[in-house]
Amino acid sequence: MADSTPSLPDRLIAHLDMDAFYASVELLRYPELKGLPVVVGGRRAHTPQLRPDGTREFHKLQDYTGRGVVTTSTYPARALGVFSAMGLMKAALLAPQAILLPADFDSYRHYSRLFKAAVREIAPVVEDRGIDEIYIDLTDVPGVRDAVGHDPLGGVRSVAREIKNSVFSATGLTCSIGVTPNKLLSKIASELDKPDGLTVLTMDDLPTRIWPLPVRRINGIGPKAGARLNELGIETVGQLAQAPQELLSQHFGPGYSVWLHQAAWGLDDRPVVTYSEPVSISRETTFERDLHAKRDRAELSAIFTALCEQLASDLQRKGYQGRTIGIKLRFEGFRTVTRDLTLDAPVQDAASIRHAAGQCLKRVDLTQRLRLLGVRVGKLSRPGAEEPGRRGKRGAGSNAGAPQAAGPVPETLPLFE
DNA sequence: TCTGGGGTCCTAGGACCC
DNA sequence: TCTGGGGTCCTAGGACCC
Repeated sequence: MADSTPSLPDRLIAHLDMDAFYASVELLRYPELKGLPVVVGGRRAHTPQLRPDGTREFHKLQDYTGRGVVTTSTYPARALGVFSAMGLMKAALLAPQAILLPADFDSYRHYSRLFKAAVREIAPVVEDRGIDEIYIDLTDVPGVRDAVGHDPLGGVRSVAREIKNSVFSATGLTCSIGVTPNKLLSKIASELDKPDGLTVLTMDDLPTRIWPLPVRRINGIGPKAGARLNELGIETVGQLAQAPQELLSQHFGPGYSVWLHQAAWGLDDRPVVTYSEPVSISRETTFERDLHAKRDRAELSAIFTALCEQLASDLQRKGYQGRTIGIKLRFEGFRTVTRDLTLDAPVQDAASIRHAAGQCLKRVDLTQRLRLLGVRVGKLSRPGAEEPGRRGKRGAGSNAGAPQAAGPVPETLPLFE
């Protein structure tokens, strides 16, 4: 039947996004909050208390003080203007009566494993994009190419629905799925019908479904690029698609401008990648109040050591060692500075990390007060495995730990080492 | 009412090697 | 003594994402 129906694209890629994931997991635990504005975020101490009569007392957003941000909000909270990454103090002005819950990452990781396992039962080619999102390559899943009645995409819809049902059975949580010929479009499509949505698009839908959207909906166009495009009078994806390549390359790099144009035309070749090795592992913390290197020396020093210890334990638990040690400092006023140091041999223990990070610290002017301190390990390898591509032997053993190919080492400044 | 914590990738200049 | 070009590594910063 139906020889006039358009043929299916070469690839069928799904993007699956869990709906308000952290908040939805909390609603499983506290079903009495269903339908209310709920915000997940902040730092501890907001755990609901059990009253003698068995009901729970929840904390209100208006009672929060501190530097936390919104991690997730329920849809009723979003209706009040409260979104992810917003400062909690600001959110409290918009939705003072909203319930505030602390984040419980162990629980979210548990539900994350459950929903991903449920998907892999049906479609094994899955790319992890964090705790609540995945891409799925449906191209070779049995049944996707079967038309249903006169609908050539009927098989796709039916497999996608099966995945949604399976995720719900495994977790009690809903998700939204977009299916298109590539990851770029699927990421956009999964947002078009949230929550509990299912959107299947082909290239024919580009002008009607994608082009009217604001450029910021493209994954890879962030606040900066979005604002600069708007300044050029380019508001929608369609306008971006029609923009002269020359104009784009004048304002953006040659690489980025080509990518922008391709993205606006819905073109994306990236494969679904089922496994990747980590590039770096880090730990950082924002202080409740800004700390000064000299006046708060003891406190900073203790935090610095603790970060290195946590990082070393992360490395050891995950089975990695690293050759580049870096620090990140954020000053009052939000200026951020990084320094790093590549060692001759990889390390894994807290003392070595602490020592190298201390060397990095000496290269920073610490007159301003600090709001954040972080430690990072990069150039990761697995202990025992052959060291990955490092030619030559720059720096003899005696030189171990010294900055390489660097300019003059700045003078030593007041430290909290 | 100022803005968390964990990441990836890109760019760009200088060092260094052949 | 001067002239190079190609390639890789290191470092710092920044954009972006979840």
